[in-house]
Amino acid sequence: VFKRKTKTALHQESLFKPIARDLKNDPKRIIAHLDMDAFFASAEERERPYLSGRPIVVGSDPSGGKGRGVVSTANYLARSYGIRSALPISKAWQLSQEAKRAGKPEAVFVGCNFFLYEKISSRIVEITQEMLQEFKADLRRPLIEIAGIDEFYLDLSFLGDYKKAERFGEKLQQRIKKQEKLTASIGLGPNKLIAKIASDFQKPNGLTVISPEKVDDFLKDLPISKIHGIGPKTNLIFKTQKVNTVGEAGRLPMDFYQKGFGKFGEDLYWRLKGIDSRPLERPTKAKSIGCHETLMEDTFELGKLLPKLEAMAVEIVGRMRRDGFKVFERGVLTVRFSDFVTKTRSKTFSQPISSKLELEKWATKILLTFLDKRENKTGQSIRLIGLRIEKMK
DNA sequence: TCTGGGGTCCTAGGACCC
DNA sequence: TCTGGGGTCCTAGGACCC
Repeated sequence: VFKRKTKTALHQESLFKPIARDLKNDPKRIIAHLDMDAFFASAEERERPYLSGRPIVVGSDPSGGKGRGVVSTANYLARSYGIRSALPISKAWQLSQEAKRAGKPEAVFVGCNFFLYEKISSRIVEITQEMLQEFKADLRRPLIEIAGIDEFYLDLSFLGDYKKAERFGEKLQQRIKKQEKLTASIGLGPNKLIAKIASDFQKPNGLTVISPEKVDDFLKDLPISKIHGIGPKTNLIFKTQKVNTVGEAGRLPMDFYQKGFGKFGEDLYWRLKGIDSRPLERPTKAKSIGCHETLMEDTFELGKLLPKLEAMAVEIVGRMRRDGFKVFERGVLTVRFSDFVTKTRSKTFSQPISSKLELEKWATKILLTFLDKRENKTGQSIRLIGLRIEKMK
């Protein structure tokens, strides 16, 4: 099997390099995916025992039902009210009020405390490292990938078989429960893709093992949106082909994927067959640092916008330095108008910038062009402003 | 129901160089 | 005067993930 023939590839060596990686899964590989259950909400519940047994919603300030944010995480009790991640916080508030009227306990709304979550997250990594050591893993190669604040991939291939890997997973769950008073779900499979879907399969506190011979059956009836990388837009493209499940997607030829999805297409074709050879990744340095904020109310007023920009510039340059960077070479300003149209303006500077003041000055200049009547034709007020830096050194 | 905040990666057109 | 093509960088926007 050769890489797709494109004009540009014709003279490149890569054309003649077979990519065996996608033909089948490595039979010796055993990958685990560990995913903390309702992480933020569980963490808050643990920290405040008086919350225990109550529906908890972590996210933006609901402001008595007028808040403009969304739910970050809801615990399982809150989920039984229909409250879940990404739901507008105002809607979550309504659902909680309805539950109250039905005689159920009102939900408790809590803001995010990333400092706490980071701390717990690194302790989970420590616990996992200790277990790997006890099981005599060769730690010279990376066996843990931190895929997010509450999820990790483990390479358990060294254990040799799924039975042992399953026992490792159970023991890890028990330790996390004992030491951190939190539950995690684990999925085991021949690659990252299957492990991740498996960890989600029996939440919370589940352990799902999908050995290579079970992969096809496991995937067959799953909705394709369960595949990492298939979001709402991609899902829609499949819908137009009357494809809903992973099994049905197998009908579509490679050609469909290559034409429709560009670089991602070929990977996707194989992933829908359960084949995935992505290695575990080591942590990398940040490629951008930024913040943005949805304002309490939409506004045109410079008096409200400029202080936000300054605060963001301070925050960003501070974080840049803490991360060990001295300068940056690119800035990006984002403005979202009240009609939700979002515009960005970016610039690669001819000289690297190190100061908060210069960043702020550039951002202000750009913001003014957005507020300029000629630019802002529809006269929309501003809902969100954001600032970020890239190409840090 | 009225849509957060932190990111990463990809695409596509245009400028510019050889 | 018309016409190449590869490569890289820049910018704006968008999909997706947690």
